[in-house]
Amino acid sequence: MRRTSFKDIRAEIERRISMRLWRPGEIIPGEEALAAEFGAARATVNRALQELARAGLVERKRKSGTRVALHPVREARFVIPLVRAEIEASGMAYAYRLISREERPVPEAVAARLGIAAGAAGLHVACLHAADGRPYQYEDRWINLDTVPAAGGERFDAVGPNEWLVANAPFSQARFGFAAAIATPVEARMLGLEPGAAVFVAERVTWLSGRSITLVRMVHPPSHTMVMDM
Amino acid sequence: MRRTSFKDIRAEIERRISMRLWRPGEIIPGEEALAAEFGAARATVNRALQELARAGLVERKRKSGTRVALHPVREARFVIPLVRAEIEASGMAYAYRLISREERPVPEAVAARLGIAAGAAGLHVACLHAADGRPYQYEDRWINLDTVPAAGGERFDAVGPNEWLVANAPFSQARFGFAAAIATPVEARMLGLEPGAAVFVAERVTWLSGRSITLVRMVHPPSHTMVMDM
DNA sequence: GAGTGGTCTAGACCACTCA
DNA sequence: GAGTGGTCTAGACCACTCC
Repeated sequence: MRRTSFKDIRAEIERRISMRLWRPGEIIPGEEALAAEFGAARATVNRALQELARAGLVERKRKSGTRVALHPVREARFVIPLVRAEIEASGMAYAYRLISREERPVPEAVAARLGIAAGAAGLHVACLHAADGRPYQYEDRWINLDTVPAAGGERFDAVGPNEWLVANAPFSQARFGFAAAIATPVEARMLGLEPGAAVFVAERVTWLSGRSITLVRMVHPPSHTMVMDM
Repeated sequence: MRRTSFKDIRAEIERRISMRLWRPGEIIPGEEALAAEFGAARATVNRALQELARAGLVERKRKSGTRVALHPVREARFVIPLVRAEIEASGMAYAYRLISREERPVPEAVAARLGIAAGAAGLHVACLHAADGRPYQYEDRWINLDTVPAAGGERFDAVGPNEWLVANAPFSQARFGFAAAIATPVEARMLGLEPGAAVFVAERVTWLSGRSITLVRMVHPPSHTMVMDM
């Protein structure tokens, strides 16, 4: 017979909570008691409980003990995808096409998002990512050349700006926005959609030490679903 | 002098990776070696490395060892909001309205998502959340009555199923999906939109100990943007 | 077969927090 | 002060994976 694993213990505690043997707000037995009950070391019980606490199912406090969470504050983690990796991970062939690349002053609206002065040196790149030959994402990006001057030397005709930035301009902060929108005429054409189609739009601004790096708008056909687990 | 903590070890390894002393793709020393270097037990080094692996900074494989991740998988965390809290946090008035509530067998498509047999006992609830009198979210939900029988006794006419479930049926796992879609006629009417409007759809399935709890489809008008920071 | 990470134990001491 | 969780150690065996 196998020794009791922390996973077994975690599962059993989950079960008791789900069966309401232990109700929200209620204190559950201490680590010592559980260890005795399960015939395991306290460290093993501790690991199970720590994972449940991280998941938000229980709340732990020294001296008070462990209680079933009343209002589980849940956090989900989601991985920031690299388009190419995302496509290849699902077994499809990735293709990249540069649509346009132009160095020009940053327009007002973009400057505001980047927190810089309108007219600052910017690089605008538009490109298309395809999966198995079908348009997957249309990318419209502004890069702040004051922060990332090296980008000015890149043509982005073979490698997309996303991949280049990942390798060359680490960021410390990011803000994402997700929304639904009606495709603009350009977006509809690029993605091969009817005019007026609904598209999934993800926007992201990234910074390094308070200086903005890039603003990107990623547009997906309506068939696209962004999935995250927790 | 304090003993070496797993946090110290984690921080030092992070430093070496960010300073590029250990480069992406490179194998780093094994747990045994690091334990010797830091003067700690192997279990302590193990915990530090496990956390770094969870954060996506390193990849671990038995026999092969631990290597610095090639494409550091960045993770964002976002808090799963309670609609009411989300609306009230932005200073608007929250209103809830129950649209329909019916106990009936779970249809095929929903059963598949919930991992149960079609025809199992289910509770279907539709409701509308408004902010300052304007439709904010239309919620269409199925609850698995085999897992949460107590929900059968709730009318959901004053408190929404979301809030009720949070307090009465904790979950351990969830899967989210976000997408853009064209509003169905019902959704358009409920949200006060023109037919054919683009809507932002969030879906969520939750489980506790492998048993599904609920499947919910949350539909927002196109003005809605979901924001997250990291 | 052998090397590396994964997990468990038994015991110990620490740190936080409540009373 | 005392109770409970947080962490560390030293040693052991297991499990996966590469050779």
